[in-house]
Amino acid sequence: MDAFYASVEWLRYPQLKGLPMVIGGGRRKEDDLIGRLNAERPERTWTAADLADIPVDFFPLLRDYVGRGVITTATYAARPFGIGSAMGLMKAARLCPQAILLPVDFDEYRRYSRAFKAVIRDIAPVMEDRGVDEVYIDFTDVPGGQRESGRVLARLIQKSIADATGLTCSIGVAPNKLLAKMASEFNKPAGISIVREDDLQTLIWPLPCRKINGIGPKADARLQAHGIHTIGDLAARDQAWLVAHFGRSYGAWLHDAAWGRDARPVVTESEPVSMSRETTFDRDLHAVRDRAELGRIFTRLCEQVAGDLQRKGYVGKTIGIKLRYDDFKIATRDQTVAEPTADARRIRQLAGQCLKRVPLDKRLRLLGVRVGSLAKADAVRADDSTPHADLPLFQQAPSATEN
DNA sequence: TCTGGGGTCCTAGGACCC
DNA sequence: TCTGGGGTCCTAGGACCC
Repeated sequence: MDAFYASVEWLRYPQLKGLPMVIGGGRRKEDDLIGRLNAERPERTWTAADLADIPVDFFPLLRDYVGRGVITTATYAARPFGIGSAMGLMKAARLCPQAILLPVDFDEYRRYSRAFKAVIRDIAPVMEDRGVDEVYIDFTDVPGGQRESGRVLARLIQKSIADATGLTCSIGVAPNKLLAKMASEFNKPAGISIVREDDLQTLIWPLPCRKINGIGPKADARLQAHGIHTIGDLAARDQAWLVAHFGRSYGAWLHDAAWGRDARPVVTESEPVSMSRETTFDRDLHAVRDRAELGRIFTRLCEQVAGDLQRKGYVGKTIGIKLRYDDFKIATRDQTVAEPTADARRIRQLAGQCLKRVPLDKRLRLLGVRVGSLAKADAVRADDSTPHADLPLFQQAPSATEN
């Protein structure tokens, strides 16, 4: 199988090109920027179509941010300051106070996400959705997909996405998903990289282990402790040694990954496993002293997750909660019931029972509500209408011959 | 003045069944 | 008195990803 891994980049404000800028933080909507413009620069009427005309000095700066947000993404000009995704904004403000800070607008990202994926599916229908800005593509059967090792098709996809959406994207082409993902990072932004099987030693082995999708900070620290820093170091270890130190499953996977082996297919469709809503409070809350406020937030989370389920047509039978304490420790509790639900009051009731099973002596920083073991709502209703569907075989209703 | 929100998958122990 | 093995489901925690 040959795979593309494509991820998109996107800059909505051409006037910010080359400037350090981060997106992230609080609950403000992008509309606020337009509203503020109309209030403070009334010489014209500003709309969402005028984003490119917003003066650079009008954008809010990172140094003025107060709160608990993190960076969702940062421009390449911001990264030399040590700024990157998932970093706390307060910390980022110390590293680069002059950076421009934009609020996240997930509704807008989802619109662009749908658009760029539709373009890709038109060209190469075997596409796996990996989130808002990333996809895998199996182009084995796409006409012309093998020309110049896939470079021709990759260019076509880039141009089609740019024409339809104005977005740029980087693309990696390789014999499998694992290598395609790594290849896509070689030439960012807006580049195309091709990694062949023969390139393993020269292009992949010098990379740090963290570049493998699936080796995170914990596994990397353990590998480092054994003197394993690069993927080449990892490949040099016996599989048996890796299995002995990292477990049968993970150890064997580490060995395969280091040797560029990955047989996972590109998965075009999948059902959701769970849906959840969670929120980090502006200040840590106490279960007793802030009971009323916590109760309101809890109810809202249940209503939100119920709304998500209903809108997407799912019900679930495992209802759970998640707490993050002020010391950042996490506790979860869940409960499975016979009758799947998408009802806010029922979810609130079951989640409330979970809440009673968890320690509430420490201050809370985050509260979440989750519904899992999902099924399609219409499929569940169809089951209900099937007579005796839940009767065990040995308890069937008496047959006519026994009368 | 560190550290969001929405997910998936894996592990491991216990209950329970055959 | 000592003590099977499957298998599935449930629960809690944790690693990891975008």
